[in-house]
Formats: sequence, C-alpha cells, structure tokens
Amino acid sequence: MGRSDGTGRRVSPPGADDADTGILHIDMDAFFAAVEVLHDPTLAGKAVVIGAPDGRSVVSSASYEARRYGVRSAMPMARALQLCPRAIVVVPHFERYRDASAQVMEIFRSFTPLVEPLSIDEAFLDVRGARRLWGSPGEIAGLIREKVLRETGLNCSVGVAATKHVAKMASTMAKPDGVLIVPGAETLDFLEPLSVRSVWGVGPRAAEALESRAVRTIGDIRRTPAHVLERALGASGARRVAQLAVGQDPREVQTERTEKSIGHEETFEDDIADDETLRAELLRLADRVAVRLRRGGFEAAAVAIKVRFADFTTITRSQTLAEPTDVGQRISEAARELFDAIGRHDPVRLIGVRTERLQPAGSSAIALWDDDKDWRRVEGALDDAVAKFGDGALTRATFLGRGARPARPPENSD
DNA sequence: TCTGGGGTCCTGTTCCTT
DNA sequence: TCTGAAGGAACAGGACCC
Repeated sequence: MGRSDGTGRRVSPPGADDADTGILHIDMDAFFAAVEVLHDPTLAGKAVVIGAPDGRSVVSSASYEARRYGVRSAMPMARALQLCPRAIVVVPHFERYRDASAQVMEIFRSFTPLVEPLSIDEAFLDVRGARRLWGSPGEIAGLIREKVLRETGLNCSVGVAATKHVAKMASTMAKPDGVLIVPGAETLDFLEPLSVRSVWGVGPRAAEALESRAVRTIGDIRRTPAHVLERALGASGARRVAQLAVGQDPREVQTERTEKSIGHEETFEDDIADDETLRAELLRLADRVAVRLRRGGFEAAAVAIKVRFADFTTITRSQTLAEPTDVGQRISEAARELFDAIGRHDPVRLIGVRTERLQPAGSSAIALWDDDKDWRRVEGALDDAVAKFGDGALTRATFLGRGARPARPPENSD
C-alpha cells in the first residue's frame, strides 16, 4: 500500500496495486509559498512564510524550509518569527493564487470532467470513467503530477482510494510531493492505526471527547459501541464518524457547488471602542459584500454581523430582510440595526458582515411568477431584474425550469 | 502562542403558525 | 373562541475546514 521513506511521509512505489480505487484527492504542496517562489525565484530553498507582517496576523502558508522550524499555518505570525527568525515574510497575493489554481484545475479537467474543487489548492477527482483513455487510477495520479509540474512548476501530492475520505487521508500522508494508493481491500488496515484526529470533521474538541473515553485510533472507533460515540459527538457526528471508520463514505464527487453565504470580516490592528467608527466599518464591509453579490448574480435574504470584543468573546446577530437585496445600503442598514441592538460598548477587535440565504438575483420575480395571481407585480419585478442585470435575470429564470418569459395574461384573468 | 479570513454544517432555543 | 401540541422557521453559537 505504501511505505515510509524516512521523512514521515508514506508513498506508493510506481506500479503499486490500485485495485478497487477511482477517487483521487490532489493537494498542492505549500501552495501560497510555492506560488511566491515561482514569482520570485530568489526565495527558492528559503524559509518563506505567507501572511501579513502586522502584530495580529497568522501564517497562511509556509514553505517546507520554514516548517522544519515548527512553523505551521494558522500559527500567529509573532510565534512563527520566534521559531524561525530568519523567515522571509511575504504578504499574500490572492490574485496570483487564484490564477495558479485556475490553471491547475484546468489540468485536472483535462483528465476527467468529474472534478470537485474543495478549496483554492485541492480537489477531488473521480477517474473511474477515465481508465480507457489514461490508464488505472494510480497511473493517472502519476500523469497528473507530471503535467502539473511541467506546466505550472508546482508540486502536488495525491491520495488514491475507493472513497473521498480515504483519498484525502492518503494525500495528507503522501505530502510533500508523493502519491499514496490505498487499494479497496486494504482500506480497513490502512485506517486501523490512524489517530481519531485524522478523521475528517474531528477537530480538537471532538478528539478530546473521544480520547477521554479511550478512543484514540480509528480502529478504536470501530470497536466502540454506538451509544458511547453518541455521547461524545452527538447523534449525527457519531453516525458520520462510525461510517468513515469502516471505510464507507457515500459522498460522490460533486462538480457543481452553490455558494450559501458571502461575507467579509476584519480584525483591527488596535481595538476600536468608538461606535461611529465601527458603524463606518460596517458600511465599508457591506459595500464589499454587495459588490461580490452582484458579481455572482446573487441576492441575499438575510444579513448577519459578527462582533468579537477585546476579550475574544464573539457574538453573532442575524435578521431576515423584508426582501432579498444586493444593495450595499440595505445590507449596511440591517447590519447597523443589528449592531445597535447589541448595546454593548466594549472595545471591538473584529467586526464582520455576512449575507446569507443567497438566491439568484431576480428570483423574487420568479417566485411571484410561480404565484402569478398578481401579474403586475410579476411583470414589475421582472422588469426590475432585467434593468439591473440584463437578460441574465431571465436566463436564470430559464435555468430554474421556468422556460421563456410568459406572455402577459389577458387583463380580465386576475 | 494568543489566536486571520473565507466559508459550511450542526445543534439548541425561541417564537410563530397550524 | 380558547388552548395545547406539533412542526417549522429564524436565530445564536460553536466546531470544523483550508
């Protein structure tokens, strides 16, 4: 299945058994740092840390040279620089990462259309239908790695397995720059000794709850009665973890994903106590959110704010809007109402605005259309949608299965 | 060590409607 | 008309992921 090569990673040799597999998880190695090295080759071989250099930022990504000093992503920057004082701090350039990501995802799609981007630097691929064209899953993993390196200069690691969950675990173990194949028949042996912490969805809290009940490995999960797991993780968490522990993961590779919320938040360099300054921040964030809503062709039916005070206590407040919107002014009004209702005036460390329950812009017209009792409102709403978004609003209506814009009914049909 | 910013999902509570 | 139960929606908070 795989062997350790002395660096802690596990990789499969060329030609390793890949029977009963077909799902690939591909993860770019130290992605942000690697893209920065491509952009500035003098960084090659050096300890590079990506993140804002100010006092309150954390590490977004670190080169493997920096990781040797114990630097990890999500670590406070101040701590990272204590561990590795010679590290070169590079501010993130998300445009560069997005471009590189798009290039890499296109390479994935040249092998199979069944690509599910999971984040900017990783994806699941279902290659079961690509065998005739490209070979077995293990061979495809090798071909993809070669092509990504050749065309982008970036390294990636690949897990090959029968399910998404096992493929993801395998790619983590293959890092950096390796492939680990877990044949279907060896899934249980592979999972048996791994820490509960490596299970998808088990974070520090859940791991602690399990370990306090002497459940330390995935094999332990398998041997633990359902009611014990339930007490530790709740009913749905227990069900999910028990299923993953026996190598079952019914999730298919999904190529379509719809956004459910769009938001922005910001941690201030110094805490802010002045309400007027905070309200101005809410307006600024609401405008940024509105721009993204319009770009995506969405309207939001609800607005939420998040406020983190100096003592790190965090509260959220949300409200449903009278009608869905993509207008910054409306979002900021709702955000300010929510903020004013909190009535706590302690210094604020972070403030955020999020829009939720997204729907395609113009779909309030479509909803009325379904209900076409009041045709004037339907027509007015459709006209508004078209004025704002052009024919795209109607295209979306078509996409939603409503066909072309209907003819106006006779006046007496009300 | 002292904790970013973008998200998703789940759970418990409260309130409203049927 | 009133009341209580049940179910659903809205809301708040937290865990988790990259």
